Amino acid sequence: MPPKRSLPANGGSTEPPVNAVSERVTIQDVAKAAGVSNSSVSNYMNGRLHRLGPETRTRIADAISGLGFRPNQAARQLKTGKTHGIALVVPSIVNPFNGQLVFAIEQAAVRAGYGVHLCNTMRDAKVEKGFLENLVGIGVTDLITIAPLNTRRGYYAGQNDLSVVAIDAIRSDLRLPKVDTINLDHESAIALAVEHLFALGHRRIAYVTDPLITYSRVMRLSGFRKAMEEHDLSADLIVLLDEAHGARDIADAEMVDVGRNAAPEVLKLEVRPTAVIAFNDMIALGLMASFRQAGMSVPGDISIVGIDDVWVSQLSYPGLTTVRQPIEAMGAAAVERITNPSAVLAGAGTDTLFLPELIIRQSCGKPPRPSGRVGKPPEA
Amino acid sequence: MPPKRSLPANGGSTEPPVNAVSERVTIQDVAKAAGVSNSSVSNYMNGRLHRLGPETRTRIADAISGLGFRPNQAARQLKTGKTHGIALVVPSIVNPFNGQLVFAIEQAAVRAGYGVHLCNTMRDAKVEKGFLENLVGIGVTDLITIAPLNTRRGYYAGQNDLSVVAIDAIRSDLRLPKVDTINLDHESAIALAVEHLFALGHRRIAYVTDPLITYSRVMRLSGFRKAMEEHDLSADLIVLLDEAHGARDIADAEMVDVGRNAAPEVLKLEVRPTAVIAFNDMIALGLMASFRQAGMSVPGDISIVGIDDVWVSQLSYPGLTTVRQPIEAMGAAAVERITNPSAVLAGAGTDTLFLPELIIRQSCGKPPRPSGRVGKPPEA
DNA sequence: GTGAAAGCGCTAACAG
DNA sequence: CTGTTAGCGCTTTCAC
Repeated sequence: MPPKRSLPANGGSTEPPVNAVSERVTIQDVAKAAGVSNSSVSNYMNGRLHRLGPETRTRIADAISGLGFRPNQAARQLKTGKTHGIALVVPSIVNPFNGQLVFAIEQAAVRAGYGVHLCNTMRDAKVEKGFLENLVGIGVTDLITIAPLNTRRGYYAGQNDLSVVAIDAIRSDLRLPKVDTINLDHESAIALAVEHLFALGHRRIAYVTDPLITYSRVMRLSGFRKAMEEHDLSADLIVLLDEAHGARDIADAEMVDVGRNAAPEVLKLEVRPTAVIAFNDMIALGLMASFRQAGMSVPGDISIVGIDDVWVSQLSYPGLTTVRQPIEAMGAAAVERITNPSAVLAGAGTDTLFLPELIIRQSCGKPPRPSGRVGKPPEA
Repeated sequence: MPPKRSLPANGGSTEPPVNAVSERVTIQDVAKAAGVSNSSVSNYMNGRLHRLGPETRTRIADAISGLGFRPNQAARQLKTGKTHGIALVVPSIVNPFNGQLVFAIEQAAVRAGYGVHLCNTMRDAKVEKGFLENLVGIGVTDLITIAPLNTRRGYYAGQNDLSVVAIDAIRSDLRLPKVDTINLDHESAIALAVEHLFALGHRRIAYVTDPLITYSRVMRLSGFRKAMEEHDLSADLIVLLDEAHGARDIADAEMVDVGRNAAPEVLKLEVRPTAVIAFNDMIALGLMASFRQAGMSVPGDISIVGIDDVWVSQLSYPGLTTVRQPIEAMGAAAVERITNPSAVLAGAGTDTLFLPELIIRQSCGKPPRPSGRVGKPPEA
């Protein structure tokens, strides 16, 4: 059997922490080096400093940094049953909204000492379910999910002892004992867009949306109806893309194509709208490119407003007027629900609603004069 | 104390795997249920099926699915020292190239039975170092890094028993025993762009790049010089953005701004270029928006070509001509290096170079007539 | 204030 | 072909 190096058998040379071939340094090595027991080292590692003499404390600290000790998380997890990992289940990070959100979440998580397990579901319920089942094996008990699909289907249900924070979902949909939700006030977001357009003089406003498979999609549509009604306008100009148009294959990136394909549908509407609100920025940008390719001027002939204010919306010309979601705050809030669970509402769960903000750029103007088909020149 | 249910104490009803409160089912439970020993179950789980009688096999299979057994990864990892996790260290997934790459990697990893730990470094060497140090604690030994920073600085060095696949880096820069690299043939990529422009009649071609802090940035610039030289053209028209212009704060999303800010610099060049090649699509798109805002026509007054062909480049108008990186293949290759390490080159490491492809859209045309300042109308 | 000892759930020898 | 057994590195009572 290989040498066990229980004693300093090598010729008494001056090389204590042998920096060469990395042999895993354990809590025992530290204890030995510091001349204390492993439980003291453990206490030190876990911040139970009040149980250690000041002398002991420094000895341990020195030993740890001297040996470069890194506690084995697997062992710790096996013992405690707790992880410092958050699973992040998201349709696809290629979608810029999700990308920014995941980024924000990861940053907040790291700040709180957590790591992040990324899972792109592709909006495929089976894939999503597969992740959920793996999670318990990995030992993850905290989960942040964006626009979850396996809600009513009940895949989440049964995953008890899993505490989830759901962004873009309703609490009751996930049949779980411990659920918090984070959402934008979608109806207000749409209302902001409608009001802006109304103030500019628009009366024929269309709404373009993806299939209603997520909470936000449902709420924004209903928000559109309500907001239009409040202004005594007809909410008939709705383009609801079907599954075939849907963005499921290439990780949501083709939502742009969705917008592109929607443009003709908008122009085919029985009443020609003077403005269109898109479910999100990507669709808005796709619409814009398509309209301009067709020789129309934005906002001369038609105004466009998006929702999300993802970074991409800054690179269009004209700049896209949109309604901002406070992505960073939402990400931070999600992590906070996990790292700092509400003691009061323990078990009950919370719902957090974030307020949208209108970002005015150049894609909206007054409606074209009612008669001709060409309005004023696009320049502001 | 709560009932331990060691015996079916409830009135003998027909509910064997008690689906209620999840008490962790272990390998022992399975063994007991199947009437075999735990090592047999272990063998089953690890695919050593040839050591099991066909009868035993099915009994175990039934028990596993019946009880819903999920092996505890922490325990397994503690024992074997191996994880099924890959750490993914990336500047920021908000950058669409990185986003698509991370997506591709995650998909490939999951397919191979691995999970992914996401780490956004923000191009901050300290953050990157912090991740590296955590990794050993987590037990991750496989690492995919994109455009690593801590190379010459030596942070990676010392992390022996860490096998890394580096995308956008050179092997010798990471002083590690086990490194594979995945790169685009950057010089060919630029050559493709230059040739395209040259064929259209351009002779005064500018190149806009971010600070040279990554391998790709260095190589593309040198590629530009070589390609121009090959066509007997001067490679003087170079706009090298300084750190101040650099994209470090907001997760690379502001690379668009970089492009925006670069536009005036391009126009200030002593010789006015008729075409500009950007280091990547984001900068190209920023340039385009800025030029058009200044009243210039693309490609009428100036042609633009990007590099990467990220999905974003599809939503500009005119469409951006660019040089595509085979992102999905690169991601798959990176994962493959880990899941399927070359037996032959064990220890040596490999370098894989991917070939670029020119994607022609609408942002390039013939150069404007040498005299006037306005070329032909922008419409194709 | 500190140490000894018993496992967490799994794998991998090694016996049978 | 199958069962027994000894830990992986850590945390955590519980004595001292």
